[in-house]
Amino acid sequence: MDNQFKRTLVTTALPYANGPIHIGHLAGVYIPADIYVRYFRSKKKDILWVCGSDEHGVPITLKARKEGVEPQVIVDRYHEIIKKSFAEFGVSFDIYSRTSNKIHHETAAGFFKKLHDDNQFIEKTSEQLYDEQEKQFLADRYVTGTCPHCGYDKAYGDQCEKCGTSLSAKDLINPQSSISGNKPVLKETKHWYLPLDKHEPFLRQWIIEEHKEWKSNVYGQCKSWIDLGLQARAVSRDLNWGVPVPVEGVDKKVLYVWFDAPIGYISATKELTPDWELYWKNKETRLLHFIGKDNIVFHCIIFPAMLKAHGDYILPDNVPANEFLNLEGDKISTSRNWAVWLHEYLEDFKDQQDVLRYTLTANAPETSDNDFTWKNFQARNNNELVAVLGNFINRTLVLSNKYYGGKVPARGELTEQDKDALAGIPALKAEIEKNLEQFRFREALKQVMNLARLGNKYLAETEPWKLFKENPASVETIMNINLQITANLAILIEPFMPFTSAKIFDFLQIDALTWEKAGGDILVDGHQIIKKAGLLFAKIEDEQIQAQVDKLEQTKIDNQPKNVKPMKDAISFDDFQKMDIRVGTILEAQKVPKTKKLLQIKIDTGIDQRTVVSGIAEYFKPEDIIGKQVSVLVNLDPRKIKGIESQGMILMAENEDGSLYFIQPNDKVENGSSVS
RNA sequence: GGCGAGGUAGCUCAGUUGGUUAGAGCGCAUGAUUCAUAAUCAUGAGGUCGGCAGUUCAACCCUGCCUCUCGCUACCA
Repeated sequence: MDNQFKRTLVTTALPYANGPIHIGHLAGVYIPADIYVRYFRSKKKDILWVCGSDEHGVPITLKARKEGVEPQVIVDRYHEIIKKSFAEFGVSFDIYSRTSNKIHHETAAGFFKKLHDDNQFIEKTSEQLYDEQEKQFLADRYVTGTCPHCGYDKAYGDQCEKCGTSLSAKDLINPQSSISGNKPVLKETKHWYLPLDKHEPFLRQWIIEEHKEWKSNVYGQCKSWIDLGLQARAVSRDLNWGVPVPVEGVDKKVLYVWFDAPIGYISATKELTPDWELYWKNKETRLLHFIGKDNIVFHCIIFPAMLKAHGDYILPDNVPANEFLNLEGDKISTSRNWAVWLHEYLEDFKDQQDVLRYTLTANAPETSDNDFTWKNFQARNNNELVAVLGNFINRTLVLSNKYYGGKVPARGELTEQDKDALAGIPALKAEIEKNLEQFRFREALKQVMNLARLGNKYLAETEPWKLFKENPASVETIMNINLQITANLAILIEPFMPFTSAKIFDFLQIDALTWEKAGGDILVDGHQIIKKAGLLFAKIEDEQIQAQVDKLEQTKIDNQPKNVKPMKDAISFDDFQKMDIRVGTILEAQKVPKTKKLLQIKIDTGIDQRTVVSGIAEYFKPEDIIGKQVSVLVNLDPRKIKGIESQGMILMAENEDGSLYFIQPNDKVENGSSVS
């Protein structure tokens, strides 16, 4: 697998510097990468791991504006918080850089310039919203307005958070500048685009044909994107925060954040080592991107296309992307504060980084979305870490001290049981290696625990506490073997639980050892281990777990009122009077073919019989609504939907969860009765 | 609607170029044990491998249809 490569370069998604880090980040990206990198380091392989904060983009500038500070203040703050969290959890980057660095600006600008000079971009002029008072274009989230799809009136220029649709700012109804509050005007602006469609044949060959070994979720997602047809993507924005576009005479334009962020991997490597080119431009380097599934398109399609277009760079050999981690059944969300934040975790579970590392690895969303629950966290700690691993090591140390004053006894003649136990060590080591190299961290961790299980079983079978009186010589052999298992555990556990590994080495009073030493004997006869060892793991009580669950419950309660939409702007009575709402009866209803939500409905409005297209098919079957009386806005401009003219709108009440209910009279009334 | 990923024991997940009794960890039950943080060890119960058809001597694994979950995409009051 790694034979053809002489060195490895690992990158992990750059965290966006507008908030702290939570368990989802850790489980999906940074823990797997950390395990992988630590393993290779322990094997003395040439490996580098680069990462850093992603500090550009519109959301950061908006946050800065809201707080009345410069964007740099925001990114400085979160860069420090994020960096500290990673350090506290033993996430062992070789460098954790940031994209607001000078070196990154130079690198990204240079990259852009090369593509620009080589005519790898197309230039397009388009109309964009412009704030005349502030004299600037309004990129993405600088505009809010009503979503043309769902009618949500706080939709952003790039996306509606209500219905999740990607938008173009121009499509918003009643757009509003989020800087001045003014109504923006359309104005022409020029931007550069990366023509992904041109790279499609290459991408198809490279991924679909040459990388069938990628994880099925990654491979499938790429195939889906390529088959859907790739389109040119803008690489610049009208903004004054970011890497300025390095083209003569261009002002107030920066590189679009998705374009500059992955180049951050390159700049971080440059900052780390003068040999950076060896890691980026040499075919004998293996490039790996650890990411979450939301980043697949960038790392498998867009960034490779950029690298290919540039020409000097190697492409990723693999992109081990994980799925998402949910929390107690709900999606993790920064804005809803539905998360376990790393810095908060350490307040409640001081010095227990490895418990979280263990739980997140054992529960990692490797093949599908997975759920983190506090109950599971407690069970993993109490039933596995305390009962299996901690217990085995404690028994071994206690017995060794009791019988031999902590001196490693020599082995005598071996029984079959002894030989089996010893043979288990290299066998499990091989299993662990096999799984690690295939990015199967969950399984690898299980095999590590199996070594502790093997130790517990060996102890139960040999019963040294009974043998000590009748056959003390054989007990020396048994305890020697148990101590060797313990020392092996310290090595093999290091990539997963570095803090625990260090503690075991300390218990054994030896310096930390590397991977090659594992598999056989480590401790020499007569070596003195620690006399009074502490415990590796503490039991977690129900009260502690309940406290965490309560905290989340409180978050849920806090979130409640926010879900009720704020009142819209006041209108005049005349405005209201303009609406003509009538009660009508549904005569016919049928599903609009090839849609999921649309029903074509014929209504007797009293005035006439007319057709209305309504997006309610997910909640109502056509046959169930025939004969129902509903309220209809009858003087709405007709609109063609899927080729059918919709003449009006059925009024619906919508719950928080999106479920729909008719607004109807509580008794039968005449069709055509007006509603006011 | 299209595309992608997934649906295997109570829970979290393995599995197979298709081949005798489908696996692990946790949980549960029973027994053993006391060196150990009531931890450990053994044994066992528990699955029509999402559903229905088909291909085959033989399917959890292949094919088709359907269904549920997640994501992307289209459409949308």
